[in-house]
Amino acid sequence: MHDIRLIRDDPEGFDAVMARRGLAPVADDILALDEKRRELTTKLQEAQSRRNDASKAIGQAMGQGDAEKAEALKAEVAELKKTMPALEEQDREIAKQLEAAMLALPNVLHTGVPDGASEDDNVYLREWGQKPAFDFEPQEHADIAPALGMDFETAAKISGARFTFLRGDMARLHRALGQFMLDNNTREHGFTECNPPLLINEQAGYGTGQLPKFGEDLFWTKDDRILISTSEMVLGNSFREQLFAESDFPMRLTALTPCFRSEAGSAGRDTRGFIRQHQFEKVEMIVASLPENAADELERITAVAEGLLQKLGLHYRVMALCSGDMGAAMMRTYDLEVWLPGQGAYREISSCSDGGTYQPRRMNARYRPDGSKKSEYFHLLNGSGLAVGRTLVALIENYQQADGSVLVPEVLHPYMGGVTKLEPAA
RNA sequence: GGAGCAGUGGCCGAGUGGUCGAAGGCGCACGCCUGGAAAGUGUGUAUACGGUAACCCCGUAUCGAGGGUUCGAAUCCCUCCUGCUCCGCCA
Repeated sequence: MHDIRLIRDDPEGFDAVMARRGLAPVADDILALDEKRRELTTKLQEAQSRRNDASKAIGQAMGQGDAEKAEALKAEVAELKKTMPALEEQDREIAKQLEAAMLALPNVLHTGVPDGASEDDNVYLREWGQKPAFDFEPQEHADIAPALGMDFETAAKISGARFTFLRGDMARLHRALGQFMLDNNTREHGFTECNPPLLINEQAGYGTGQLPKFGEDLFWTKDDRILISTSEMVLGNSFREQLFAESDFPMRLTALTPCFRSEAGSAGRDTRGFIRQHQFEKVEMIVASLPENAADELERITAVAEGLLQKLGLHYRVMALCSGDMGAAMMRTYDLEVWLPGQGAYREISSCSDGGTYQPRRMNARYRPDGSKKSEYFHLLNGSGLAVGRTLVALIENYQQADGSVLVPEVLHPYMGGVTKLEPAA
């Protein structure tokens, strides 16, 4: 959501930003609606003003016992009121159109975002570690994991494609990963652990920007609730409709939750394995930050996510998303891509973003700067730390042995109850 | 699921048809007092949109949300949402 004044003041500049996202110009249409609305509103308000004056006069006339005068005024107002419903109706209609148009607009871009049309244009920033060396041909996780307790077939029977049933030590390793990440974020980086609802109402979907445009990517319940596609949706909206003090910041939340995505637009993509699921777990980090600290906070959450990969000994690279690949609600994003030797590819495992004031505006979440009378919008940042399912995939592919077993990284041993290796079933 | 009660400003809380954008308190801001602070004391203190370039000023709207009655609604009526209490059911 944008301040309409941003568009009024610099329509060309606004369209230029939209163009960087590969979108057609919108400012003209928006401003036409805006102008129409202001015109109608002014007319309506003038009528209301006259009505209010007359009503006040009626009250006074009646107070003075001048019934005749009161009746005359009443007749006058009745006449005036004949024109008001139509104005109200038009005003409401235009306001609705304008709001719908505004809600559909994506965020502006941070000046540092590189230009580009697709993920191929994302910019390499740095990397950590190196690709592990194998004295055998490393396998894809989808080939070796079934023998280790990753059961695609059973899940397909009872739920369908893109669901997975984990068993035994595989399930435990998955759980260990989530616990490890959560502990890391809360104990070492000052995040508050949260256990939020997984079902949210439609309004909250608008708050974080999944709605109105991406409703088909979500699972909906019959009573019109949404299964969260990321805990960003709940943690972010936890600030909704509140006014904070400057001293409240920064507010850092983290949660381990399942995430549900219909993957409507990705038919045929990553259909094998555990990479792209309808249901997966993710540890999310959300930071509410003062605008002036947001750039530092983005580096900070990125560093937390990187630290997790480093502790797990997984080679990764950091990419700056280009203008054409950036999520609609974000103004700047870094992706962490982990190396998967079985696939011979880097895959996204964390996405860390500064969303600016876009979401707080949509959810009316503000703060009052010290000594200021006026409230302002703060920044919301989010980052995965990390996608648990994909981290499990990365462990399997990076720590696989020639015999089909998988070593458990040392940092997870405390969570594994003595298990240091996943062994294939005979 | 049934019954009852309630939702007012940053927070608490008064207010059942006109002079209410709303008493009072807390908090906050500024001043006085003080060596400095606390206490005390004085003043100020909702938001959005529009008129405007403007945080002065003017108008409109907002007392959970949406409708309705009325010349006029925080106040009356209807629907919905949320919370609390009791009952039922239940992990």
